[in-house]
Amino acid sequence: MPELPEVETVARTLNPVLRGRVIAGFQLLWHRTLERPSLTAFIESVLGRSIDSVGRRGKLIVVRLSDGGSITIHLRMTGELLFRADHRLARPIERESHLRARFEFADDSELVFYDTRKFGKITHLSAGELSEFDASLGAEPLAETFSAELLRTILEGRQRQIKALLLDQSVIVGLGNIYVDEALHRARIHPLHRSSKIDAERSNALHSAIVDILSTAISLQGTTLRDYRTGLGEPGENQDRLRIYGRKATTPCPDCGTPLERIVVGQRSTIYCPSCQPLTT
DNA sequence: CACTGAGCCTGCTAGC
DNA sequence: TGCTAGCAGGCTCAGT
Repeated sequence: MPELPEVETVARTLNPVLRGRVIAGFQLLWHRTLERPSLTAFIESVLGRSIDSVGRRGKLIVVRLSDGGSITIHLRMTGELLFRADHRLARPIERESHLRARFEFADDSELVFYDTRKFGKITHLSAGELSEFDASLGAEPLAETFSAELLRTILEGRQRQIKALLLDQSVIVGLGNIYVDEALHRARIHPLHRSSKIDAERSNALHSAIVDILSTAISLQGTTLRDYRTGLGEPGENQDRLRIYGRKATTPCPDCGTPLERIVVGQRSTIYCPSCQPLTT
């Protein structure tokens, strides 16, 4: 499940290889993968444009085009963006049924989009639409401006379950189920804790945990549990660093040995240690 | 505002 | 062994 570190890695690996390339063709193999505009309008908007840069905002990959417009790609659950230097070379047959879209460049290289579950979305946005979308998103946790004070202010202003709050992309971007569970465990905060009732010490610990965990994951090119690959097809190496995500209930906490518990928070499966992360502090 | 549930999807797996 | 129900989860929308 690509979250901030995975999306960041895809953007970083694609940026140097896509920059300057001219889009010569687009193929859509699953109609719902293109969210907007219509296929004909999309093709008209991107054909002949060259790529200025590949970046990231939240969990969204933003491909900036020479005319000011942008292509955005959301990988959702199983999306994979892969650069291939030569489209004439055969693609792996076993993957073809999951190919949802394809960009072809003027020099015969290509960018393919695989997405088993079909949740991924591609859009074209004008400069205005992009800034509108940008404004609807929350704070970037690895930006200079994301201070411990800012996080404390965010938590104080809401009365929500902390896990649901951290998953809300309009508040803080980039965190998904994996890194939220990891960060809450590191900071020793119960996932159901009311955000406004988290004290300054826990809040500061949460800030450090989020920044550290995301930074480490990026340095290891992301967490590959199953589908995720970088823009060049390499798996990440952060999966070995996960402390509790993916473990079953009753397995011992890696810190204290207490059996872990599983609950559902914000409709997401949640693993935590009832001893390290007590509900009342 | 906070929260819940359905829907979008396919592949894996636990359990019969 | 073979089948099926249930689960996985990012995000949106409708409803309480």
